[in-house]
Amino acid sequence: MEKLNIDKIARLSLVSKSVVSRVLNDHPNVSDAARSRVMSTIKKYGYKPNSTAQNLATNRSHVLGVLTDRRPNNEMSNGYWSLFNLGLFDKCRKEGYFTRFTFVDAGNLNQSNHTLFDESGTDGFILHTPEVINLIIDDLKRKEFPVVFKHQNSEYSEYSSVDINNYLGGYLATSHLIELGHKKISILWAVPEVEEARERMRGYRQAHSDNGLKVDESLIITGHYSQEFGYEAVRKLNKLNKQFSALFCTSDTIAMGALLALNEEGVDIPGEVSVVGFDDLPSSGFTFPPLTTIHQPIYEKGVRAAEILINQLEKRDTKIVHDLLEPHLVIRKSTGPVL
Amino acid sequence: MEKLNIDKIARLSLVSKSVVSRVLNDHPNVSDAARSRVMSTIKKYGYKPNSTAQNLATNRSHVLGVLTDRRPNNEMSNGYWSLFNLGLFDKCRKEGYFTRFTFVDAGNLNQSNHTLFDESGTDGFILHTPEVINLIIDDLKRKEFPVVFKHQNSEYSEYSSVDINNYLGGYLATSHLIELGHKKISILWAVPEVEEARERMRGYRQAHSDNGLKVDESLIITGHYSQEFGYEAVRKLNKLNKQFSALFCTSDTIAMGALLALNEEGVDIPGEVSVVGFDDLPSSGFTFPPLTTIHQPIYEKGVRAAEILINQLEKRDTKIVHDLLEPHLVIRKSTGPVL
DNA sequence: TTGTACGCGTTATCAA
DNA sequence: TTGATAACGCGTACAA
Repeated sequence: MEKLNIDKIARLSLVSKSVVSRVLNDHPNVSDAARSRVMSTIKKYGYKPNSTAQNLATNRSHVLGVLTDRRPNNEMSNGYWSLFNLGLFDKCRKEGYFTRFTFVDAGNLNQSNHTLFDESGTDGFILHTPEVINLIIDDLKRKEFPVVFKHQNSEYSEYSSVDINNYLGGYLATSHLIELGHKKISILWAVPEVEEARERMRGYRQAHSDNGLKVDESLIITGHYSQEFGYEAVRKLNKLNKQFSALFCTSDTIAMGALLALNEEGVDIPGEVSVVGFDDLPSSGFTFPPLTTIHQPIYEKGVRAAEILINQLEKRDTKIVHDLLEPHLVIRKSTGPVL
Repeated sequence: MEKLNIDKIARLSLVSKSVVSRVLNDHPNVSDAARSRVMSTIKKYGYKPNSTAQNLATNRSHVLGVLTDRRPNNEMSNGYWSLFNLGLFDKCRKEGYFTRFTFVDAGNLNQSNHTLFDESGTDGFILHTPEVINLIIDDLKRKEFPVVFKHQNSEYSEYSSVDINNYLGGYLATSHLIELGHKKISILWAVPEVEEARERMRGYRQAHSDNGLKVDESLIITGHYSQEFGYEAVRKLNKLNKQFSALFCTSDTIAMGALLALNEEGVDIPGEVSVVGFDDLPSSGFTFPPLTTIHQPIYEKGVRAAEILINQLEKRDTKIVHDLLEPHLVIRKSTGPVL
């Protein structure tokens, strides 16, 4: 099995390699005769151009880099990350791009910035998590690398970004509970350093004030996005003998932990306590009871992030955008009226 | 910001580019003086070699291809896929490799084989799912591409593979239930076409016969790996008025669906029915009740798959292996003695 | 120990 | 419409 290359194909087709290259790249100015000869030998020998050589010659790799921090396994396997990446992959596949992941140890930041991204093997970057941005953004800027943020981040409005309307999500979740008659609504939220979290909180507060309700600050519990936090938070609330008839968990994982703590204590859901989550992970329809939650289009976020970056790379649309996709409420069985 | 390349660095260091190349690749036969001059200009200008050019020159890409079929989003985001990939990524990162995903539409197989993998951009392949193997294996074989299977597959014993001991997993799960006194154990399993599933079933049967029990064939329900199946299967069993005191679900997702159906009907778990799952997904500690299940080292499977392939590529260890990692039982709260 | 020259497989320029 | 020929940036015999 001899190696095929453009020269061999050219010789076998009785043309020069320039012609083969033109045929390969759909260039005009190729005679029909030549084209069909080339096409048939390509087909006959199953020739495919060497993509590495193409990349070198064109200075384009058709690879999108994804830069994300390496969270613990359980945080990266709750479905959110997968869904986003599936959106990325699908869009990339359609457009002829590949995806390359680079992880940053957020705890261990002594990696040289230079080693974080491979300029020659990547056409642009999707910055997955707010934590990594400060690390890397100067380098990327200096090298004029196309970049899309996966989170809203008003500090860097000069870069395109995709997110959902987190404020609206928080507002919808809280309003739903208020409409059901709840007045004592505890919020279990996480990582207030991040704009996403603050926006959800803002929605929570706004829904209260729009309905003439005052937020009970002692019902605000801060933690991180995990089942453990939800579980512990509920136990803490109960230990402190806090009165609440509803729980707004700012992620479905938090809600799962809360649900377990409630169920274990024999609390009737939603009879005694209503619970609303955030994300609408694929498994959230199968918690007990099935979780009322804010659906966010995670997959679509991935698609859109890839789309924006590719549009930029292909010079189809190079203007900066700050997309905020719409979340919506999904009512299942974990919320009900105050009795 | 002018473009840096090996020639410029050479000129600035007052050596030829051969010397720079040798320094870059840790070759011997470079004088200390030259080496330090080169190193300092590299550092000074922040030079990094162009990886595309390196790939072209060495005919190595340091990219592992992962070929997997494109299942529905919810199936690919239950945590299993993420965990496996995290193992892959971590190992690859350590060894200086990247990962490239290629998806196959298992339903829509008219893609030309030739388009499925990019030989020039990939050093070897991990075949993720049994469904894609037949499609592609001839091509890979003909081109002598290094390949590792992510499933045990005795039809292709000429290729290395990684899996868990699925037989043992089925055996452990069933034995646990039998030890608790259960005699009517329903099994909810999926995709019997795949060796993995048949092995788990074999363990289920063997545990019965080792304990002098006969399998009630009417308690064997066949479906697919999903919460929906688990949910429907339980309802079906109840509608048919089947007697069973325990459920062996061959995946945690199936178990979650089963749990919901049981909970909704007010069945006490494990008082009336015990449930054991398979996989030990990160969320399985937070179902209600927390799920007793067979833990399989998914992340480690990813690590090992990458390791085997990289060992082959680096010629460190080229012999064919068929690894079967050990699963083990994790007892939580969804199983208990027969009352 | 160093440097020259060529090869890797493409694309792109420019003359024919 | 075609075909030399020169990049692209690096690795590596081979000669010095």
